[in-house]
Amino acid sequence: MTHDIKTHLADLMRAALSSVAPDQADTAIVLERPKQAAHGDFACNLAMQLARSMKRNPRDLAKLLLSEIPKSPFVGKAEIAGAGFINFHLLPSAKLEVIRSVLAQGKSFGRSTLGGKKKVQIEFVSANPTGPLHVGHGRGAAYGASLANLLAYAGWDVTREYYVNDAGRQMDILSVSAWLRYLALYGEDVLFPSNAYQGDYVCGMAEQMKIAHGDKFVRSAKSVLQGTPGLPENERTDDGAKAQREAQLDALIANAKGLLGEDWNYVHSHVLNEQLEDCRSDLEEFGVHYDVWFSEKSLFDTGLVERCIQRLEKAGHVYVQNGARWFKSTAFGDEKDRVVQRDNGLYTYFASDIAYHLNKFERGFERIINIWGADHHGYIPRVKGALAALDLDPDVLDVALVQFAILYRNGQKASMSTRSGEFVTLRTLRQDVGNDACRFFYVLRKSDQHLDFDLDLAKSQSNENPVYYIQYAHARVCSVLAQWDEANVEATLAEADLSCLDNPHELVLAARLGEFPEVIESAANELAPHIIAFYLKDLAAGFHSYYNAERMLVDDLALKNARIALATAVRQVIRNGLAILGVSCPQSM
RNA sequence: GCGCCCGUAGCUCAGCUGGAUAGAGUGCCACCCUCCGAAGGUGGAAGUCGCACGUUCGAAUCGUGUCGGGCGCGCCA
Repeated sequence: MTHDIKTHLADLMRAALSSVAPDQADTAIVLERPKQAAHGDFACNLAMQLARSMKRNPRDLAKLLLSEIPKSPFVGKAEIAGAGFINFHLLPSAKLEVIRSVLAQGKSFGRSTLGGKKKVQIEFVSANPTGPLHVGHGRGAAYGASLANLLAYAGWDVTREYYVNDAGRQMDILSVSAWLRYLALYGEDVLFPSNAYQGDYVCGMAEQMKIAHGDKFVRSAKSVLQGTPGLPENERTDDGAKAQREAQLDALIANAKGLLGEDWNYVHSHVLNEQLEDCRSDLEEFGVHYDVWFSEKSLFDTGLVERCIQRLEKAGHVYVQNGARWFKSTAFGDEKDRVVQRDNGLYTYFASDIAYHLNKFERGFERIINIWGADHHGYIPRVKGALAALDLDPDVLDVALVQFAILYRNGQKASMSTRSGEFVTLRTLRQDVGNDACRFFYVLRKSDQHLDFDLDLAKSQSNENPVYYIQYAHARVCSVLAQWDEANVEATLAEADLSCLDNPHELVLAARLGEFPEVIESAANELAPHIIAFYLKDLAAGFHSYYNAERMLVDDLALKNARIALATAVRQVIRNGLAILGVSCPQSM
């Protein structure tokens, strides 16, 4: 019940408030944990808040409030300090009781009903399946997975979803890239465009096609190049050259479709499946699991994109200009109107994205969280605008932006472009650094903060990663328990006489355990799993400090059992916290 | 040019719905294993919270301006 100490104190303050200032009874009661031990366990600034509206001296008000605070079995003393704070000092027994709660509730300790079982969808990563995931995707994956675990722990009904961009031009480019590599295996060499996908994995897929189907897809290089504009000189970077390269790529795609006919669909789905499977297994190994893999193409197949645009059109939010259809997003706060259907009849990515969000609403999610790279922030107003235009509540949608992880190698910024093929994959990173360190490192800073990811440092100093500090605390408790000569562990701990625990280390540690449920709730409210990471570091620090100061396996039986109960509670909370972050808890290391 | 994010210890970062003497890790200095795991602990040095105004009992936190860094402003995805 220690978890409720805070609400208990709030009730006390509320009672005092209604007696001192009945007309201010709706003032919010704020209780915070003071930084300094001398200021007690909780501090309330109510007197200072009231001072403003009542135009009275805060210390006088504090005195009045203090005299009206009802007696409590948990409070040792309450006193006025500073400019008018009311500081509560809890009785040791009230602080220690949390140990019993932790042991009794086990892996449920810290769970919250904050979310009210409401349906929330979290969509994250959603990288184009055009190549391996890189370290930037890894951050979105670690953040999204931790956030999903966190919200589930805080009482939400969470659906984890990956939006598969299987309908666009990028997939066509990847397909034609693989096909050109395949042709090269048969001596039908076509100059490989620099804006096609360069990575080795593309050659790998070409070889797979050769192994599985032999020369079935071979066409002459001459026919492939038929009618294409050709490539400009490599050195040229002017707009004309760029446009020509894009045109060349499109012409190659068009030729490929014509020459291959039905076989084009095979190539296309082959490369899609290969990349998607690679991506899925990569994420699975990283401890990132999805409930739904949602196909963009399905939005077209079911006609939802079309219906969606028609619905906007009927509502008068779409107009035609220069042969294209525009959504009037400026009417909903966007900087400019956006094209939803090009003059060539093709829908834009934005169009299918509107349909996707409509679909999310139709599936009954009460809250929708999109995790996007920070470079997409300009995209938020148009999506929210589209929702408003469809008579949906834009506030149901939260977009959490994740800044890129900037990778440094040999002190230099490493490129992360997928097309150029010069990127460090998430797989490589995981193999070098380890999944645990990776997951923890990624969420150790606020998601909207740039992350300097120094590969060399992460590799060479992985032992200094804070994740080991926390895991070490866990392993230490395991070690003590292994050496504890006790047959009936659970019962003995449950019956431990906690009043034996009276030194400052023990009270501080117990108080910290009591904060865990609050930490969960504030992290969930702020969509900020890094708060849990920082909390766990503090908890581990408190334990290490205690461990160095006091022995657990002492002769005094009652004291021994009480200390082990505390240590076991610490271990439990570390487990609960690390589970949310997707980090393992080894018994020994 | 317009919009969004960020400037806190040598370095990497917490703290930001206003609260008391601004924190942690790392690096540096000095200590602690006859004792449950030293991947640990204890102590020390280290700060104009980018800068300037403003709001008020009180500002790292809120507002305006300014300087510096990042990103975005496609009939791309």
